[in-house]
Amino acid sequence: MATIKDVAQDAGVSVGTVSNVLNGGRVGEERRRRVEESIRRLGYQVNGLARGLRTQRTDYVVLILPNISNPFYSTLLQDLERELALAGKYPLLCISEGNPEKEIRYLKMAKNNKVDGIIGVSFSDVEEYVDESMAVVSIERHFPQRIPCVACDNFLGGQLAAENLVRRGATELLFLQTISSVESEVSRRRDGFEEYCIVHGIPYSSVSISENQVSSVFSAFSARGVIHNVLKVHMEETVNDRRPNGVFAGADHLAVVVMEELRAMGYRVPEDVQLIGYDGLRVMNSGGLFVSSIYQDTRAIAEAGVDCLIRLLNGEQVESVMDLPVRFMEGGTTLGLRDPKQSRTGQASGWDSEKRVRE
Amino acid sequence: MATIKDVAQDAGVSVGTVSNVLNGGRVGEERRRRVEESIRRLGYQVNGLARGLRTQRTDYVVLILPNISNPFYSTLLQDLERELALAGKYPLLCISEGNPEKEIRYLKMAKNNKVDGIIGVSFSDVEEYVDESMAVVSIERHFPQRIPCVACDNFLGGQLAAENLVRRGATELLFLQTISSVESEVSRRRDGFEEYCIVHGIPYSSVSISENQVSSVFSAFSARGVIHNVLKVHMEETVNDRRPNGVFAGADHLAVVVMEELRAMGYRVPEDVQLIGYDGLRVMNSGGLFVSSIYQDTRAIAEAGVDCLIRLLNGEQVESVMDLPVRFMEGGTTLGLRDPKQSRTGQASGWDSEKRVRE
DNA sequence: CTGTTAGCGCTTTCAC
DNA sequence: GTGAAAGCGCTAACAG
Repeated sequence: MATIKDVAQDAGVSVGTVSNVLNGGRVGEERRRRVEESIRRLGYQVNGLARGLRTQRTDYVVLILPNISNPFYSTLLQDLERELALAGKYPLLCISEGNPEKEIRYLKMAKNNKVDGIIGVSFSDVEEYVDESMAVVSIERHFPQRIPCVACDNFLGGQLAAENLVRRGATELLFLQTISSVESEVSRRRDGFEEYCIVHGIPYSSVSISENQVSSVFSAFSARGVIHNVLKVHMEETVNDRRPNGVFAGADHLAVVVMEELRAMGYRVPEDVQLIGYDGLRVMNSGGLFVSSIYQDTRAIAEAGVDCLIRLLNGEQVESVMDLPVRFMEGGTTLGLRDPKQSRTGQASGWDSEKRVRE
Repeated sequence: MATIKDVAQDAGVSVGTVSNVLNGGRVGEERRRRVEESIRRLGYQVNGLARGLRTQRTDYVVLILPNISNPFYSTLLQDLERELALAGKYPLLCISEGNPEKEIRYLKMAKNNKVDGIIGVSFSDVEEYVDESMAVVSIERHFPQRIPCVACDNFLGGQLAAENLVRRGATELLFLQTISSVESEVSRRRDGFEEYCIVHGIPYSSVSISENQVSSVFSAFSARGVIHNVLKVHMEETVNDRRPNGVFAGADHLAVVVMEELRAMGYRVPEDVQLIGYDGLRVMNSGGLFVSSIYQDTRAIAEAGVDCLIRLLNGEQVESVMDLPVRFMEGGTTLGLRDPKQSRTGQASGWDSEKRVRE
């Protein structure tokens, strides 16, 4: 392959001049033409390794996701890849499976190979492995330090779930989610849900399944047994006939299992029990929704994440973005609104709703 | 960050010696210990850029997939990433969306940045963009040249689909798939299907939907209209009451739409019409199957693909692997076997079946 | 504006 | 075995 030296020779100029035309430096009209001509003739392309060795940066960005079996993450990945490509970056993919060692291996590599930055979903404690100079953006996990976090408004999402169950006729709610050991913004869904219930005086129960009880927090099917037991306890609490008729599952993959289990127990969904999940996933990513759900716009997350990264790379001060919009979407596991006329939030139509103003 | 020079100085040896201990060269016991000690003390890590510039190789591998909305590809990606990690490689992800320019951008980058190799699913005409020295493995697309191809036995898959429909009671078959412009092993599913029908005298129709008629061949929902029309024509052909009672869709995402459309038309699946898809995808990647299907083992594909790549990197001669096993799996859109006793192929149980011997 | 030159950090001869 | 030295291809001073 042709080198910058070959081009310089061919064009009858110095390598410095070639480098200048390559990098937008000041070059005379005449020489610039000659160099460009030589570049074309020789089919010259910059050697990224040599450039990287000199400049201490590459166009690589490490992407850390826990798992992509879950359509939420694979959709997010697809969106992140598109945004990075638009920004001229190349994603190095790390699927951590929640394994800190694998993440650390990537973090070290990122440092050694002068990767420009990292975008990661709730990874291990990055701090000690990343260089100060490396741009880092966290998704769905808020670090106390200088690392910007990007997330949807999870608190609002939790409120919306409760509100929609109630306004569709549910009177006794149950919240269910799996939690991993790392503290993540995701847990705020529960906070929002509970706040709504408390403020409106709705009776509810909350159940958080620890990651220790399931083989993977990203695949609810491994949690089927636990979910079965939880539902059994809560649904058959016939003491005072106050069994839940509205369930909020903290993620769609859980909601699907909850739906199956409820039906297996003889309950009709949504007639007997209404169900709302989280993420707004679609069958095969473009069919109907698996369940009624709080939709998260992965594209908005990806855009905000990459935007943060690019600005960090430009040396700007970057703040967290944690209020990306969410909205309720009807997916067959909820009933119609009881008070459509009174709707102040406009969630009824699903698609057209605006972000609800927090009260 | 510490460099090799720092280590040499600290250990009181030359950089050449440090390099030798790093790369398994011959070094005296005493000096080796000193060097290792210094490496540890200084927390030295090899600079991948400098090493790459010298050796003309990195540990990167470009992965090209058309799309990861389709769970088949996202599962394949997850498996490829795992296998590559095991081989000490890092995947640079390119989601081509069937866009040749995007692929070409990656291919150029791969060459310029001395990426070790490429694993890709039906990409554009690679030939002219890849260096002879670069290892390339193709998945599901057979190139005439030196590029090894990895695929499941698609012909057998087609046969199995036909055989299972027939042995479960279907007497009139319909085949349906979308095809892209690039010739791929995937089209052999049709060949296998038709061969079975011809050999066994089963009446059938085949319909291939060109990519020009749909916005994306990877998302069947964009093909709903076309599928609707195709089914309308074939299912309402009441002339001699020979409407299909067994449908083979060339991919699960198509099969899901076919199922919905059939039901919308008033047919019961599987009672009136049996349906078999292809890929064996599961809801949320670990729940039940979307439809009865011919299962492809993405893990086997990933293992074979990475294995081919590594062997190419070792300078070995590598041949295509196009007979990876497939098997029928029951997923609720087919009836029971009519002749369980006569089963020579053992497909009945789905999970335990062996690869069927081609006749 | 342009050419010259000194490295970036590493591997790899090549003498010793 | 070991050290010295020559680059890999590029950018960024630095003189002119």
